[in-house]
Amino acid sequence: MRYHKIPDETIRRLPVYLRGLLFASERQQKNISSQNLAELIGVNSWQIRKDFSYFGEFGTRGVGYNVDKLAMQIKKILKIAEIQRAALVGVGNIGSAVLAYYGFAKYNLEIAFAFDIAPDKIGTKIEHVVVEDVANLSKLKKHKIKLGILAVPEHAAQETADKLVKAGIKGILNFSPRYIEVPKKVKVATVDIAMYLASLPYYMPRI
Amino acid sequence: MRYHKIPDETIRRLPVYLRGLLFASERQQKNISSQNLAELIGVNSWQIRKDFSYFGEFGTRGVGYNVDKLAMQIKKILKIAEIQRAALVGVGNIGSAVLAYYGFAKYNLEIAFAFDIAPDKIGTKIEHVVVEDVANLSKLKKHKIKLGILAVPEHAAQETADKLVKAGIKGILNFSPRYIEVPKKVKVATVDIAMYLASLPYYMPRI
DNA sequence: TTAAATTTGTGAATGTGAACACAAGAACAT
DNA sequence: ATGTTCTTGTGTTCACATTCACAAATTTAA
Repeated sequence: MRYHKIPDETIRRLPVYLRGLLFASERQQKNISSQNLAELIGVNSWQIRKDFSYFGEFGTRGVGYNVDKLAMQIKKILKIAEIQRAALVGVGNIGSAVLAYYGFAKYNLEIAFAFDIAPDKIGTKIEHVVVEDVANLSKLKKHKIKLGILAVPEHAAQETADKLVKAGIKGILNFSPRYIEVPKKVKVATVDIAMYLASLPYYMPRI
Repeated sequence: MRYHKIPDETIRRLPVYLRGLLFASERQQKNISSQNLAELIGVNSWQIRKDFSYFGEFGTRGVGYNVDKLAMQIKKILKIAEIQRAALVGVGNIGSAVLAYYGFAKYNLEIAFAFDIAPDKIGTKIEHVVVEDVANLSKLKKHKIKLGILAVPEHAAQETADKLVKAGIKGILNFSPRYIEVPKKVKVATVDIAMYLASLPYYMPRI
């Protein structure tokens, strides 16, 4: 299996696995079986083993996987073994929540910059960063920031995305409910909160 | 194609289509071709046509789709033709942002209740709802609320989910980075903000 | 009325991922 | 030592989803 393209779905699951492993690690667990991890995160054990097999042999038969070693492997695959710094644009409701969210550290992610267009926000300190004028976005290039988080109002989404791209951003997490067009080299992940809620009723029995 | 199981992926895309249609509707557009819609939302036109074909024939050849009629069809399929009321549990950073989010109305979703456990939050009015004690969660049954939004700290996630289920909730939008176990009848959609950001670096060229 | 231009709807082909079953390796008990 | 138990790794099968290509329906133009 070593010479195979890695399925996108596998990549999508890796952070989930990582979450489970870190959880096990906190509990001082040294080894973990695919079955054990499966129960922790709600994925089938064969799916887990298959996914890992794309990258080589990580485990030991009869024993399981070394928790910390596997976690590090996954971080390497995802390219988050080193801390990745990100820039947030838009410090409104969602932006503020993102800034305050403690969950990024787990994935070696850090929000190092925050930008907004509103004069009354610029200069204020939210959590650990000082909000800067969106006009200074181009400084990201100098700091080699490659990750951007887009949390601006819908109508400003495309325009702001363009600015991010111009500032050298290569990956955008987009919270605005709008399709944004970017060069092929730039990867966009869109998270529309309402959309997820909207598809739940379909699956719910008896409405 | 009429007698076929609808692919989950199709259901996942329906809210995206709906978003595009509502956008076109705001612009007073009466008809829309699959090609036109495709450009609006970043999906292939044949994918759109194929998806719609699972539900019957919505369009007119040579003309396209009637924007408002199609939007209504999709709402019906998703079971959001009538307004769906949801309950939010946890009015922290994410919870507050969710309450303030304007994007739910588009999908006929409304956050009608908010709960928290902190005494200093209970009784306060955030946006349009008064925060109630989580102990009153059981009142949801009386109000026939079927949708729950889980925005509590990680360690309280499972426990709170159990309470939601006991209160008759059939669908949960889970913002906590933890797998939650629920009866098979209950549908859970998990949104871990950090996870989406974590898988971006993998796809980014040259880090 | 006829021809050209649009645009949908869908069968068929292709591609991708999930599920399975089991051989092989490792540990443990006796 | 030897058999039993545990657990991984993966070839194979099956299910699902995407892509393609084109016939059928409709409108527009001449």
